[in-house]
Amino acid sequence: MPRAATTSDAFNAVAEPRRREILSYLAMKERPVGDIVTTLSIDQPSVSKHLRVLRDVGLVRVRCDGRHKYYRTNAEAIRPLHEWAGTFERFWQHQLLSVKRRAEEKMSQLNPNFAPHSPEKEKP
Amino acid sequence: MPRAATTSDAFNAVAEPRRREILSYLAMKERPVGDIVTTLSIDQPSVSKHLRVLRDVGLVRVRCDGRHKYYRTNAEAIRPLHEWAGTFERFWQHQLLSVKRRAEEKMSQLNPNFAPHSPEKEKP
DNA sequence: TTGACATATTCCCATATAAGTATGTATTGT
DNA sequence: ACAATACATACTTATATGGGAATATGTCAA
Repeated sequence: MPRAATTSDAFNAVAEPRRREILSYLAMKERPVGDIVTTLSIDQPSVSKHLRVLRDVGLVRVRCDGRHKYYRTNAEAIRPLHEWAGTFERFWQHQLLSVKRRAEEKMSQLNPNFAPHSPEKEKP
Repeated sequence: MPRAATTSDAFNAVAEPRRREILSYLAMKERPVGDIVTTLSIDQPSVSKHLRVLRDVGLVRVRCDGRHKYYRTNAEAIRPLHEWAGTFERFWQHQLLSVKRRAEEKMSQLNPNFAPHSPEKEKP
């Protein structure tokens, strides 16, 4: 079985760097396709195809106006991603603490005058 | 050109659902490969290959002990993902506000007695 | 109507999977 | 030394990809 289709979910869609660029570009303001093409220097058909993928997973929305199509990113659709990554937050905080503690321990061994910052135990 | 290799970065690595499962499973406690195989019901070679990918992008770490290899997720490597998604937070908050305001507006039109909660403008 | 402009789609291709199967490599216990 | 255990890798295969080129669709303007 090959990799899951990019159209299957937001995780797959944002795996492509160009699409992340497009999402960032379309986050603050809706833009016609041509703007994306010139600003990000991507071939027009390529942009259309990326937009297609993003649209299929709900990461962007379109508003048609004459012969222009204004795209904008639907930030809501990025939330699940943010939340999934967020479930690991306490783990990396814990890891950082461990690293810090080990470093301080080592410092104390090498230089007994060394004291960690946070607890601020000894004051003259 | 196909999609970027899964080994290129964290974004591509977590695009695969199985790998996300593995990362969650290995987040709180290091585990030997066999545990992943039985707990998540994935064939052993498949697990090894997923772990290989995750290891190459730094999403997991290994500790060897005899014929066992204990894997654990390196939460630090998930942070960039969380931060990237986080850059859209203000946009989805803004979008939610807009939706809420439009809804309230419509309610006011239909029922003049209706008043929004938050601003709490009119008090007798 | 006709042509210019803005986007979308189609086709082709080189490449990267992910699953399944079989095999390789350590390491341990006896 | 040998068999068993725990993983890793190699190989095959069906399929999804993204870029490039060509073409189609849709809309406006003269």
